[in-house]
Amino acid sequence: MPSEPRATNAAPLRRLRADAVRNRERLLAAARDVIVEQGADAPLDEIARRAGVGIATLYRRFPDRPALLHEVALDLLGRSTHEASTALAAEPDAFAALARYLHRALDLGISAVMPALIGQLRLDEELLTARRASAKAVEAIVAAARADGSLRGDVTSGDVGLLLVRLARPLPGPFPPVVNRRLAHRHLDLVLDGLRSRAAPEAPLAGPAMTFDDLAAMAETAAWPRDGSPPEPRT
Amino acid sequence: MPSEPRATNAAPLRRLRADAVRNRERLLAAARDVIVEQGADAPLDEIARRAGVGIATLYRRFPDRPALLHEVALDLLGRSTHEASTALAAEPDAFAALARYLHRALDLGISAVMPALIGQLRLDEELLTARRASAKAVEAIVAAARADGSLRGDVTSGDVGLLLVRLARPLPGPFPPVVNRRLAHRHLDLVLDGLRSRAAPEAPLAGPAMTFDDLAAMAETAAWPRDGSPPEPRT
DNA sequence: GCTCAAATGGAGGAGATTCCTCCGCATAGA
DNA sequence: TCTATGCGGAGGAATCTCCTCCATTTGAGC
Repeated sequence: MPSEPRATNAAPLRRLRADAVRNRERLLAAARDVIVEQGADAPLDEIARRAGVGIATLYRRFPDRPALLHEVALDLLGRSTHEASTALAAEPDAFAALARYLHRALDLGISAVMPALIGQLRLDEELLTARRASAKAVEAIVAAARADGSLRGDVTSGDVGLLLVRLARPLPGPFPPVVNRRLAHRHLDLVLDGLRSRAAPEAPLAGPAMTFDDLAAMAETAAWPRDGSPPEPRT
Repeated sequence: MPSEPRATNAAPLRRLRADAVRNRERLLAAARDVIVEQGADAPLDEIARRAGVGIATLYRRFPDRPALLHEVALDLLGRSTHEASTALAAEPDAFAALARYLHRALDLGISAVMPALIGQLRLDEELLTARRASAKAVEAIVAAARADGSLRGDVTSGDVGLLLVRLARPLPGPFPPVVNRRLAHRHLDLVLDGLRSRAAPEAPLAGPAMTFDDLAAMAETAAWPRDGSPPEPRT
């Protein structure tokens, strides 16, 4: 954790004043919330308002919308990677690690934010690297859980990712945030019970079985086979 | 099924010309799709375009946005009620009926449309009656499945409804509709396996246990206890 | 404390979106 | 054939969102 001038991006060369750093972080947090609630097209004025700063401050810190979204994504991917590797190291068995990671990821909000950013993000090397690291860490957990037989054999990493996307988006309706959070964790527990291997033989799952890589490729292309089968994985 | 001038609402007294009836149905279908994709605030121009009619035709058939939304909701609630009672009558056991209804409801899109309309609907007696009928029919299935022990004891009708809401919303990203549909059904199968009673004792579920009635009350109030527990059921 | 480069807020013009009426033309139905 | 009913889409009004500009405030080094 270097104390040198941050170089998160290529841009920020100058050292920021303390209040500017604080405002920058508030803006990132507000952006996360607003993107989850309103999508990637949310008015920037709203983000500034929610962060408690003027709109000019937002534009001073992030030259335009893509720059802001880029920083939000990088930040989240880093946290996700950290949670995933920690989970696998800290939990005694792989399924527990999977459950722990998913609950943490739910709180991070990554599975609500990242999908909303699809098609809006400038996919530069920095971002692709971060995404690869995060995907790899999560894949490791899924692979481990499958290897020790605790995860259903017909469940793919794509299923895990997409189910989390469904759980992470706040429910429409007047649920206060705390209720939404609790319901999401409750429903995650139910879903986890569906993911666990059972003694009785499983009925085969219908529908496309997608890997995590298929999902990553999705973020870059809109080309899908007509029949709805997963696209060819990239190499 | 009377052949008299339809009186779906209080308004349409005059018999519609054949092409007008056709356009009305196209508009309702397009409205369903667009509401699911873009929410209840979607531009009416887009709905008209998708239906293949001019914007004037939409305004001629539905005086304003609330009127259109009202008709969409009524239509869906009716279909849902029908599917629910059919399922319970036609399937040999209650869990199969539940599974069948949920798959059908997914295809209807009711759980994607109705939540998007919360707060936008004029809740008149006609609509409340339709909603009550639909809720009752679904509750009957859930109660039957719980009674015969096939549904987990700690799962409420609210859980079932909310899980379907999560599954019914199209995933963000460039999934073509057919893929979205298949993924939703696949994930519903996984969720159903989580809802089924298991031999092994279940870990207790955290989070608020809500009934279907709690959800209905939600559509009418934004008042929630501070601690995130479900609101008092109305009587 | 003093000083000043750095940071701040919010007004407001430009441009984009959306609503919804109006009116001349087309067509279903008898 | 005839006409009441229905149709499409242009376009003015109202609203929303972006993003710059500048007078004022503040952090931090001396």
